[in-house]
Amino acid sequence: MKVTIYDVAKEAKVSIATVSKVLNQTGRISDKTKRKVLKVIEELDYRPNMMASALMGKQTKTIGLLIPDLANPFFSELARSIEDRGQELGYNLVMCSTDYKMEKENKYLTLLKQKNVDGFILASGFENLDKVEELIKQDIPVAIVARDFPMFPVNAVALDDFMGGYQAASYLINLGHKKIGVIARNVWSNRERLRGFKQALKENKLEFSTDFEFIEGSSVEEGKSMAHKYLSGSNVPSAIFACNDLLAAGAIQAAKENGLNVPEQLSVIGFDNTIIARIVEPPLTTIAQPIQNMGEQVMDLIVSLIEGDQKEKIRLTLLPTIVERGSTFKYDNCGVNER
Amino acid sequence: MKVTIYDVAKEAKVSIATVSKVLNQTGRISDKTKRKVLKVIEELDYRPNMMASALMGKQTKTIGLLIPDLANPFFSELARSIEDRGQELGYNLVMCSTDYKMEKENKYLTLLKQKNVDGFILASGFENLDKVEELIKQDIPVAIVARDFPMFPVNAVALDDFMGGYQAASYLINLGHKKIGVIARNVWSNRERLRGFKQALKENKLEFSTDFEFIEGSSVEEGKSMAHKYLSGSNVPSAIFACNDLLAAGAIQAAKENGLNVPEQLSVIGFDNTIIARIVEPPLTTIAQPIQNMGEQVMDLIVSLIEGDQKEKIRLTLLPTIVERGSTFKYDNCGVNER
DNA sequence: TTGAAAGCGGTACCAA
DNA sequence: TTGGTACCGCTTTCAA
Repeated sequence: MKVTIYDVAKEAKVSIATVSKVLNQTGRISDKTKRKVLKVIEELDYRPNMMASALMGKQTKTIGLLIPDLANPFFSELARSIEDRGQELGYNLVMCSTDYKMEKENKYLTLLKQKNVDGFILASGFENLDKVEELIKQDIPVAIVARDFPMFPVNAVALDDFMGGYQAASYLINLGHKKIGVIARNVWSNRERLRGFKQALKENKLEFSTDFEFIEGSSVEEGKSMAHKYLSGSNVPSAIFACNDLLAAGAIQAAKENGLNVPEQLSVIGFDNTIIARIVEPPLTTIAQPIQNMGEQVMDLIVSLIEGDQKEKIRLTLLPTIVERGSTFKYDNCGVNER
Repeated sequence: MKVTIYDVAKEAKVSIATVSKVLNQTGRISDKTKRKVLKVIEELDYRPNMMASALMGKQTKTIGLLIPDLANPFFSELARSIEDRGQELGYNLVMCSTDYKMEKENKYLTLLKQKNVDGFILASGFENLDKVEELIKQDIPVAIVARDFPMFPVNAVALDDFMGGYQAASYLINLGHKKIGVIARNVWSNRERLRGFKQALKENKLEFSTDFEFIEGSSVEEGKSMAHKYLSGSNVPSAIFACNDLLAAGAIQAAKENGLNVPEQLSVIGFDNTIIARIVEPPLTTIAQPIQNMGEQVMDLIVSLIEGDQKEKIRLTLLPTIVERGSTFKYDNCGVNER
């Protein structure tokens, strides 16, 4: 049988109240009994049952992490960084992939509430404002990561996606590109990146591709087929901005299938700077999200919400940085880029 | 305040015992009261507190997943497949990256025991026999995945790593390769793959590279530097077998840095068949683990352990399959592969 | 400084 | 068919 606080109390010849006090360092206990109790705890290898103390209103030291897809490198790297910080602070994570589906989000949310998680970290893709509002009303700590809700008072660690899109466009424009295709899906972060992208275009009096349309998923395959669309269009771009590294990898594959050299004949720029960016050939120039930092910050944020009495909402917006690798190239229309 | 079983009982004018019974479908309740209670539950949006019922010996519907590194594509894909099956069966996962460190494994193990998880799934890399034994003794359900303990009676879903190594070697030998370098780290699965590899070599009267040594990590960088070692050695191999896709990606990069064409001048074969294999250039020929199936099976296994009365240990060994892509090539020493 | 006892939110046995 | 109640393992007053 598992050893309980009663076993310890009996063995140490004190009451369970006393044991509880030395455990939680509350109340005043004489050094002598304290030592005695500690010794028995050691001997019996006693571990307090967290369910029981949670029932009495203590924390479960468990946080729910809702993420679109754990198998996506960006999210798995983010999850890992959140987990690392959590482990430093003594928290475990229940991870749930939502596949961007509202039903799954809702299901996990109610389920984890029943399990008394101390709070939720919601990663990008969460479009479920109502539920977030509900959580806040119910006084359950929530923090958003890699996603912003500008019009909504909620704690968040966000990336400046607008800036990221702007940087990508500016970089390509500086290289001389004038026709740039964009691959994006219809989620908030991508829309922001697109907005930033268009802003840079506008400032340079360039036109946005008429071939553009949102894609459905964010897999390599989707990226490839959208890139094919651009490359077979009437107005072939000299560069492509893909809203994540996976899509960029697809774009590179499409270029190859079309017999185009990357970067000489087609520049490709990605977003996220996951492991994918270092592995594709040529290595991907990409807009880097500070994944480690985001994970750390959001964990710190949620913990301060859980443990502290902090009342004002905090919104942290981190800036992307461009990482230059081999998938982008200077464009000029006199020879080098000839097809 | 959260609504409890008492609120429901009061509102429905019955006892909490009755409410509990309709909730758990135990005992016999008249249709009339059942409907009444159900209605109140609905109205109040009552959700039973799982901590409380866990205290009474019910399950927490939560399983601990210990995995070396969630940011590694193989493990994140595996975790995702486990999670998917878990969600179908009504279980959540607490995921913990152990970095192959025993201290972390132990820490997570005791922590999650305190949190009353219903069982543990331990993924590859877990070298901690004692602790596993302890879990079994304590009658805590455990299942191993992607890792075998041949000499140890424990429920497991394993891959036949020996066979995988054997397949890799056979495939390359069939292509005509005689000098093959191996990149592996000193963990069980890799040792098994190596053993299978050597077996095939032996059957073909070929010699194992004298340059071989285990590497420390399993990152792209490690793969690259080990490959460099081979390529700058006195007895340069015509093919490399890397014990995972990440290492294989590194080997491909090393080849390029040495001005070698993959696959014409150097064949590379990987292991796992993660997303990495589809993204590198050339796409990677690799020994595929049936990741989806492994995840599903191990979740089914642990759940049958938790819910069933199954007493005999089960060991499921799945077979790897080779996936041919573009990173391997026929070897003959008359021209094509000239350097 | 210590301990008795009242919960926390359920489950399940036993009576009614 | 229902309800009273002991109990799960711990926290937290309140008295002693």
